[in-house]
Amino acid sequence: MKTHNKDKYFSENLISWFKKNKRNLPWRRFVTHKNYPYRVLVSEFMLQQTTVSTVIPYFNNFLKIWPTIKTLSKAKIDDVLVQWQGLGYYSRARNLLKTAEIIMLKHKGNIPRNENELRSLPGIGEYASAAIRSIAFNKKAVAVDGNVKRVIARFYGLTGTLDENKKKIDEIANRICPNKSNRDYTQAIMEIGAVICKPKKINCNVCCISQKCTAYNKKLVHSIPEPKVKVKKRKLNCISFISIFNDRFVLLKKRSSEGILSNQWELPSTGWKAESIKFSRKETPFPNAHWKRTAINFNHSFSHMDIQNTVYFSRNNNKYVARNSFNLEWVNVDKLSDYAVTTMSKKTLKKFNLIPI
DNA sequence: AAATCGGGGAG
DNA sequence: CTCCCAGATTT
Repeated sequence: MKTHNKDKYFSENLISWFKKNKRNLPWRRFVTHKNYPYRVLVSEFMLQQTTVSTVIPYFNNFLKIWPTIKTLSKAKIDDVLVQWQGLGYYSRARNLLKTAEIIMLKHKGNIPRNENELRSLPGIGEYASAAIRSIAFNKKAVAVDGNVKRVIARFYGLTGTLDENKKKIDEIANRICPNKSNRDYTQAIMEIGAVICKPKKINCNVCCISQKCTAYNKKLVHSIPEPKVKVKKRKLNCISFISIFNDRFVLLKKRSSEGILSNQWELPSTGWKAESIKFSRKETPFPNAHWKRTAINFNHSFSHMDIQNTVYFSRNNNKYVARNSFNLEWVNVDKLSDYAVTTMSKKTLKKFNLIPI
């Protein structure tokens, strides 16, 4: 494959920019330590569809509890979910634990450097495999994330959405990937997307490759890429039930092991329904208790649905759970941090002043 | 190819 | 409010 002059300008300027600035770049600063491959592995799971600033506290906390692949491999999934709560995309937590177990069992605790072995691990796809190979092991591997797609689309002037240009972007990304300094190059192209060539507030004035950037020269930086076609969100309704015993215990229910937010704890509820829901005491955990509608009524938004959550409250005199006691548990409010609680229920409990944060 | 899977921060 | 983030997996 013929190397274009523009390609060489792109990779060489990026690497040089990265070397000069890497100490001040956010990702580099938080992940660079000893035990590097493990840290890269964990960070690549956490960073999927999640910004660096969101990840950093979770990452630091996670590494404090499970500093090595070996310690993580012996963890319980419920404990991992507790640490992951609030971060979203919880299958990542399940897959990270499974991956750690497999690496201990089949790879003697060494994180694989081989593409096929990495790809076979749960939760590691095309991007993460390449990111780990290049960043952790300095191998030539082409990691194409959202940043890379945007930077390439602009620099090469690819009009349209990133999805429409997927094939073209992959071709270019492979063509321009340098044969050396791959660890620096992979971080450079992602970092420039994260701090310079951002979706908005683009800093072309300090960009090291703007001179040959097609979007910049054609004044298209704000129209490339075109926004992706958005999916219509489902609107769902939910009534949640706060039951308090002895001013100390709140009734929680563990969600099923299947589907969204699986195995997490939440306030008992009617479930999420498309139709509007009328309060019925028969649906509550205590049909004979005195239920009162609270002022708590808020929207909780997911990427593909909106939940309108209304909250009812009752105080209970005993711990007897009359209905559907399967997976129900009275939890001391001081012990809530031991449970992986859904963000919607945490928001509810916070609005009810049961938990500080 | 399209849907699922979360939540937060920026603007 | 809208958009999008160091994506992977299932349908």
